[in-house]
Amino acid sequence: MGVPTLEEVARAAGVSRATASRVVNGSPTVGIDVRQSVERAIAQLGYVPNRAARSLVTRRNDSVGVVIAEPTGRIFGDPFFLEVLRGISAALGSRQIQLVLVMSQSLDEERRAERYLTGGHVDGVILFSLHGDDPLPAHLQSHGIPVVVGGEPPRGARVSYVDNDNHGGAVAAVRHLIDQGRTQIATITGPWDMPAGVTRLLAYREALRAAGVAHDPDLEEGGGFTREGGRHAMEVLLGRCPDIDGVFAASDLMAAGALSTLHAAGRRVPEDVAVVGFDDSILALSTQPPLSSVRQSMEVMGRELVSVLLQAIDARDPLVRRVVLGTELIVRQSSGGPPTGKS
Amino acid sequence: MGVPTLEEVARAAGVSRATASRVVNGSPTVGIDVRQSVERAIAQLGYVPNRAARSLVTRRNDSVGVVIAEPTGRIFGDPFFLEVLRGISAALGSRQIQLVLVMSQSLDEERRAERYLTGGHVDGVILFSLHGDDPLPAHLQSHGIPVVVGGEPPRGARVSYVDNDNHGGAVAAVRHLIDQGRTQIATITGPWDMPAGVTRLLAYREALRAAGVAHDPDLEEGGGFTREGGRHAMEVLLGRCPDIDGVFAASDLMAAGALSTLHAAGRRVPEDVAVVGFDDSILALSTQPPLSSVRQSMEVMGRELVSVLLQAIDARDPLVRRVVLGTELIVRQSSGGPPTGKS
DNA sequence: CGCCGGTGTGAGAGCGCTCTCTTGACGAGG
DNA sequence: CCTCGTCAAGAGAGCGCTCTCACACCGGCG
Repeated sequence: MGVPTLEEVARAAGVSRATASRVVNGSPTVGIDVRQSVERAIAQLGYVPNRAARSLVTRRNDSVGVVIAEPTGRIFGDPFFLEVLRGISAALGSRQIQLVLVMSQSLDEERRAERYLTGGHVDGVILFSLHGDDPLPAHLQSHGIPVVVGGEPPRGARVSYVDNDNHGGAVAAVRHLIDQGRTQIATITGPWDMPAGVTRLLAYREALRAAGVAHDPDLEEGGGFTREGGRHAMEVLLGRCPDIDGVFAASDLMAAGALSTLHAAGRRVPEDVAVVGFDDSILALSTQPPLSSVRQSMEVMGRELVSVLLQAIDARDPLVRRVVLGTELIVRQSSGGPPTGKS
Repeated sequence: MGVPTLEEVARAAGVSRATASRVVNGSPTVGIDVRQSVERAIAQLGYVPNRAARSLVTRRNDSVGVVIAEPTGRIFGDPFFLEVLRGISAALGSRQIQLVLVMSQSLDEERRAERYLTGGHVDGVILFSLHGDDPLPAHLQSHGIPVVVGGEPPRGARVSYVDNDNHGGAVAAVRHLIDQGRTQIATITGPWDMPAGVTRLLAYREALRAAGVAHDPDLEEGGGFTREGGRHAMEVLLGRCPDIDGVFAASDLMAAGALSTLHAAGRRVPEDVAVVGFDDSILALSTQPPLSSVRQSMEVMGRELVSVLLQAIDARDPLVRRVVLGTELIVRQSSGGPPTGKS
């Protein structure tokens, strides 16, 4: 009848509730025989601790919030995010911590989410997809809630984060284009208020400079991290510099857009123009030709995010922790890789 | 100092804790002036009810579990799922119910998930991506936990579900191919243990029969809902029936695979072979040419799932509820739509 | 033989909330 | 004037758990 309580377990094992609790929580000061009889009672009754009662007294929730504040919808078009969630889920699950997903799309929802998060219902928060000067991390921190950001945090924010090596990945991509003998290398950039986009652009410039190529603003155009933006940026670039022979797009989605423009303009890829994207998302395999791209392991990112967050929670310190994950350039046909680029 | 409690609110407002509780929960038996002074105290102190304490006594959790049991990874390659989550999140958020995400990929994780869910930590469960004879829904129900399945449930299971009109969508797709004058229409099917795949296949057959076309098993090949499977299935089909001029793939991912085979085989799409997919996922726009597909609003599905689940929770009955959502055929270039298929 | 520290177990308070039961106030009816 | 019904507000128990403190027991030492 109903869910068994600790009390019932204790009675069945012939001990006090306190001792039963000790067994459940793995206290070392319990006699071996007593422990066993309690464990037997637990198994027999199918006892599961009541989280609510527990967190009422421990003031811990054993749950962390994962926030996707994305009114613009970028992240939704991008399957990479599910992988991060998977990594987070796996890491939390093995620690018996639950994952509370919070997606806010309107200002109204964001307000509600914030009230929820600051209401002490989670032990920590993982934040995604922050734009420019989002005050959310600072706000949560001021309430004493541990926070870690996935991706580069807003500039100047004193907050822990786990990020992919956007810089290294972008440099590798551009250097690869240079190595292919391309000399007119353009870039399609992300929005200016997203740190990842800015970092990739700066890395593009740096890689060119390192190769002794002069910086040409005409070779840079924004694509807003959308397919349509990539398509349009490529048109603009082609109009300004018809002899472009290499393109580094700061996301696969934009690269896919660029590809369709190039196709429409009669440019062959990679013969006339080599293209490299970023993210190595599922898209990279379905473009024609398959897209070279910078791969980042999103599942690893998820695990790292959890690891950093739990450190912060356990340590109870306001330390800022940073983790940068390596990236890898995957060369496919769009930049001269072998014709059959199977997964 | 710390999070304010109801007690403190009551003291600040000069009332008893019971009355403060009444105000918080919107009881009508509170005088207007008392109510206002309590509300003022709440606002001033920034009071947020403690969920743990509340659910300890109400025996409600105000949270529902969303389970993705997907060892095979199909769902992860598919961005459609984030949209469903968005719909679920929005619907739950407006009701102050939290979304606990449970992703189990190994048997071990699944066991843990099941223990968690049956431990009374959630008021209800939304299940996804079930295979053939998954016992999870029945098992949860036997513990008295309301369950609703996203997509078609295992055959024979007595469980509520919300599904897209796979049948209607597939029929529309095949009929469209017929209307285009195609006579050798093949299909690439999903796995046999996934109801959605089976339904789409049956609908394909029915649509052909309705058009007076004889059923030819040589025109059917499984693609396992993966890109590689689609690629391979198309090779097999082409080997068996070289004069295929239409293909209905039961998912966009498989359609994308089929497209690359057709491309490699020198078939023009749509001139030689018209192709239609299913899901209208983000992929459909990035293939060359853009893919005709059957659209289903995943966000609506999410909202409906929540609506059905909350009904079941509130009603406390074991009624089986079914909702089928309409689909829409989106015609793009791959089956003869206009050349520039913008979003 | 008494005292000590260590070790295993029990008793009981209390976390913040809801909800039933009781009390108090007030106006209407006898 | 007293009684009764009605309605707003308070008192208090108790949800299932953790954790501090008290206690009993035991071996070793002076």
